[in-house]
Amino acid sequence: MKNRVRIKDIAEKAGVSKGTVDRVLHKRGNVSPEARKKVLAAIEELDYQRNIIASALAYNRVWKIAALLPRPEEDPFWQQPKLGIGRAHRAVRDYGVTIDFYHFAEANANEFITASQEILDGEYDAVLVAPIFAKEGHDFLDRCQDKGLKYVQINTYLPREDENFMCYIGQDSYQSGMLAAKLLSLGMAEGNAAMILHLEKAVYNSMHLVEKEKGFTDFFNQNSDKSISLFQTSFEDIFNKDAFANFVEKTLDQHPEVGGIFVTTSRAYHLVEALERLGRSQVKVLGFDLIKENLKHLETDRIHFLINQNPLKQGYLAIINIFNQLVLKKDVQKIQYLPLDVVMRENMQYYVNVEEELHLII
Amino acid sequence: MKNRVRIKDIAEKAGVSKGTVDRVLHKRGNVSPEARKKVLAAIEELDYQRNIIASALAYNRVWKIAALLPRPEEDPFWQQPKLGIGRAHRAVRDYGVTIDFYHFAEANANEFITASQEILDGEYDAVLVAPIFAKEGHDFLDRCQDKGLKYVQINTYLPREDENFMCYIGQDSYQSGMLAAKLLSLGMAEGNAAMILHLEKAVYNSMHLVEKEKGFTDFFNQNSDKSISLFQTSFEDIFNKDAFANFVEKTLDQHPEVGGIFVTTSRAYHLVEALERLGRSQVKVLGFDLIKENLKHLETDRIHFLINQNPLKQGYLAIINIFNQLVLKKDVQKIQYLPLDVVMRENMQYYVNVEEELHLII
DNA sequence: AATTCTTCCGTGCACGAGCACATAATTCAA
DNA sequence: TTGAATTATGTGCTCGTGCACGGAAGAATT
Repeated sequence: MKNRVRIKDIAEKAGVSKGTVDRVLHKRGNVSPEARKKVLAAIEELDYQRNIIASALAYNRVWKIAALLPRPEEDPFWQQPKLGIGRAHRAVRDYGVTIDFYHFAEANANEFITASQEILDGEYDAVLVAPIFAKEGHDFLDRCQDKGLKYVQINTYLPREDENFMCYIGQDSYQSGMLAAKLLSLGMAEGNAAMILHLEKAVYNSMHLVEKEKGFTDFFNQNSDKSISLFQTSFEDIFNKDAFANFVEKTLDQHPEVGGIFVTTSRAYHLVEALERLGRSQVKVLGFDLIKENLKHLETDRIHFLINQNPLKQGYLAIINIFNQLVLKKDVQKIQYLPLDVVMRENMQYYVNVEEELHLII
Repeated sequence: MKNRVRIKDIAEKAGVSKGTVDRVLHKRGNVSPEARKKVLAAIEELDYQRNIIASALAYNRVWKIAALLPRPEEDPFWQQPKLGIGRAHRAVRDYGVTIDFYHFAEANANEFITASQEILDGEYDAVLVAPIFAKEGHDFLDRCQDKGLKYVQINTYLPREDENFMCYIGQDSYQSGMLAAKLLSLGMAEGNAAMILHLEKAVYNSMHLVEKEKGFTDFFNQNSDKSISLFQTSFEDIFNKDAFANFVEKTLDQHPEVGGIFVTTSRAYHLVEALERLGRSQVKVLGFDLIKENLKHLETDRIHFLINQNPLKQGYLAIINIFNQLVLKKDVQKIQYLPLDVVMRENMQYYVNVEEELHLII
C-alpha cells in the first residue's frame, strides 16, 4: 500500500507529532491554534483520508445492533430480510459489529412491545426495526429517541423527524400500486374490469395496503385511453379454501368482465389455486413477493406478474447503512426506496438466483 | 471486539507459538505432524476465522487491477460500468487495491490491441475486460492465460476454460430476447406482427444481438396462444435521420399489422423519433438501456419498455469479485447473470436513483 | 519564589495477522 | 562422537490508527 498518506506523513509535513494530528482529527481539543492550523493545512494539501482498516483494528470496539422483526417461521417473507441481515453481518463482522435478533408474531403487538423493551434495556448502539404496528412502532421509536438509540426502519415507514432516525429502507407502496395497474392494463381490453383483492386481516390498519390501492386506482383515473372499471374486495379467512373459492366464484359471477386481479399482498397463490378449482384461469393475476408458493405459479404463467419487494436487500442494506453511519461515519440518505422489480416467468430465474447469492463483499 | 478467536488463542490452546499456527494456516511447511495436528484441532474446536481487517493491514501489499473498456465519452452506456468500478474501488481501496483504466474506441479493434498490450506489460494482478471484439478478445485472453494474469469479463461473454478466467458478469442475451417478446406480446392482438430491429453495424458479428433475436423468435414459437407473425430488419446509418425515417415508413407500410417493435440495441430513441416524425406513435416499442435519451421517451410512454442491462452493477460486481477472489481468497461463481429488469414509466425512477446512489459499503 | 493547576504536545503501547530472523531440536554424515 | 545440515519452533518487529500516560511550558495561586 504505497503512496497512501498516513497520519505520520501529516505530522511530518506540519512539524508536529502524530499525537497532535490525532487530536485535531478527533477534535479532542488541547491543541494550540497554530498547530491546529498547520495540521489542517497539511491534511488539505496531502488529501489525507483515514485508513478504515487500520482504524477499525485500533478501535477494537464492539458495535451492538439489535434487529426486531416478525418471526420468520410464521411467514416465509420474513426469512428474507433475516438472510440479508446475516449476509451483511458477514461483510462487516470484522469491524466489530454484532447483531442480536428479536422476533415477534405478526399478529401480536404485545410481543413487539416485550421485545422492544428488552432492546431498550440492552445497551445497543443501533436498532433495525420493521415497525408493522403503527401505534406500538411509534411508541418504541419515541423511546429510542429519548434514550438516544439510533434506528433504521425497513419495510414499513413511520414518518419521523428526530435525530436518531437513521433511514428507511423499503418500497414506495403507492407507486407499486401504479405499476401494478399499468401491468394489468397492458392485457386488458375496452370495457374490462380490474379487481383489487386484499387478502389480509384489518386492511385499513395497514397503511401500505391503502397506499397500494390508491396508486392502483389513480393510475386508471389518469390513463383513460381504455375505459376500465374498478372495484375493491377483501377476504380474511384465506385458510378456509371452500369459503374462499365460493367468495371468488360469486365475485366473478357478479363481475364477468374482470380481466385482471390485483392481489395487494403476498398471497396471490391462494387466489390462483381457487381460480384453478373453479376452472377460471384465463384472468390475469398480479401479486407481490417471490415466495416459493408464488414462484411455482409464476413458472406456469398462472400468476402473470409479481412485484418484488426485495426483502433480502432490505435487510442487507439496513445493516450496511447502520454500518456506514455508525462505523464509517458517512452520511446516509433518509429515504431509500428499493426498485419495484417486475418479475415474470421469463426473468424470474435471475431474481431468484440473486436472492440465493448476493454477490457482495463477504 | 471481544470473544473473537485470535491466532494467539489457538496457539495457547494447541500449546505452540503463534508462529507455528501461522505456518499451518499458510501451509508454509516446517511443522511437525504432531504440532500440525494439535493446531488444526484447535482451529476446528475454536472455530477460528481469520480477521480480514488485521490481515489486510499486515499484508500491506498493493493489488494492481487494470480495467479495459470502450471509451465512455463516445457512448454513454460505458460511463456506467466506469462509475460502478469507481464505487467498488472506494469500497476496497483500503485493502490496497489500485485500478488503472485503459480505453479503446468501440469501433477500433486496433486500439483494443494496443491497450491490451500495455496491460500485459504492466505487471497487474488481475484485469477486468469488456471483450466486445470476439477475435481480438480471445487473443488477449489467451495471452493473459500464458502470462498467468487473472481476468474478469463483463458485458460480453467469451466462453473460456482456463484457470485464469475468474468470472463473467453480465446478461443472458437469449433470455432477454424471450423477455422482450413476452412484454411486447402482452399488448398485441391476434394477427398482429412483431418487428425485430437491429440498429447497429455488423450485426452478425455481435453474438449478443444474434442471441437476443433467437430468444425473441423462440418465445413466439413456443407460445402460440395468439398467432403473431415475425420479421427482422436492420439499419446501420442511423445518424442520417431522413434515410432512417424513410426506411421506417417503408417497412411499416409493407407491414401495416405491426403491433410491437423490438429494438435490440440501446438506440430505441432513434426509432421513436422517426415514428414521431411519421405520426405513427401507436405501436409499442421496447429497447435496452436506461440512457438519458431513452428515459426521456420512457417518461412520456413513447418507449414502452426498457430492459436494464445494469451496466453500473456490472462494473461494480466485477471489481468486488476480483477482490473476493484475490484478496479474500473466496471462491466465486464463474457465470453471474444480472437480473433482466423490466423498466417502465411507473418504476423507472427507482432504477435511475439506484444508478445514482448504489448504497453499498463505501 | 515556590507551589499547584492548566494547556499543550510527544512517546509508546495496543489491536491481530504476516513474516523475517534467531534459536532450539533433530537428523545425517564423517 | 563431534560437527554440519536440516527441520522445527519461538520471538519480535511491521502495518496505520487510537488512546493513555507523562512530561514540558506557562499561567495562576499562595
